[in-house]
Amino acid sequence: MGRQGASQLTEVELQILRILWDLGPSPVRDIHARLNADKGTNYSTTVKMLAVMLEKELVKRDETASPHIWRAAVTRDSTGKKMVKDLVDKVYDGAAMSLVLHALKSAKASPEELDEVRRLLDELEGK
Amino acid sequence: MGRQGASQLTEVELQILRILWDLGPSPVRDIHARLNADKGTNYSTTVKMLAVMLEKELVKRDETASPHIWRAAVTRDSTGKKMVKDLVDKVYDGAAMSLVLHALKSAKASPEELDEVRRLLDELEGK
DNA sequence: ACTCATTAGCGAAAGATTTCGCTAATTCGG
DNA sequence: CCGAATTAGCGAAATCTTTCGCTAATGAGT
Repeated sequence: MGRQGASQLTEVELQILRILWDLGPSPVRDIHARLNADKGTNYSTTVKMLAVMLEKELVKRDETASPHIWRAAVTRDSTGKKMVKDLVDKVYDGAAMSLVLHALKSAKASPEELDEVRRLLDELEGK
Repeated sequence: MGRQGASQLTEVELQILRILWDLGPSPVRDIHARLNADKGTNYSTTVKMLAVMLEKELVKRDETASPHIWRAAVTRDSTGKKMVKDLVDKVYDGAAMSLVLHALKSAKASPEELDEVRRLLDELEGK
């Protein structure tokens, strides 16, 4: 028995992507240093997760370099966009506004950022 | 080997919560009808998932009624809020604004909703 | 009370994710 | 070039999630 497909990013996959978005292209050693700091896992685990993610094309590897250099194959932005869409669909039944309100309320936004939202709002209202 | 704690809502858990948020308090039969329509799983599966979720206190059960009546123990709003916070933390490193912008852009918002966002914005800017 | 249908639940199996032990290959310092 | 350290990787195990078979309990109709 068990499960079938569906699949999003898993917990560790997202953690690793975050590290790569943050560090930029890096060797396993550096990625592992961060992951290990976060959760105390083994070096082999990091290597394995990267292999899994390579298979899923979430990361790319430059094997001409030594040690190999790894980089994210998806951007933070596109990933975020996808996850937002998913969240909106799954929790708010497509009503993105509730999410926006939640997010705004919990945000510590600078005036500049708020202005940016306001500008987008103007644009959406066609002013 | 394997995994350790952490845990968010899982896929099916969220599906079931959605159903309960939508239907309101319901017997397994009704919950199952929906879940089965979504993914064609067995009645036993629905019962089991509810049991698991009861254990995690995601749902409540009224066993005085017959058949038992199940209801969500967490609200759509609080769940959404938590997930938004999580998403913001995990993908945007706490910068909620990027998420807000993504969400606004992908939303088909009515003028009323946009106004609501605008009002909240005013409030946040202390006007 | 008896039969049948519905409801409740356990426990094990299947699938998915995460972990690591162990080995091989590569690189580095001498 | 040789031994030690670092890097790469496979394959199996641990854990978590989802699924269901099978049995027991409950309730409805006769």
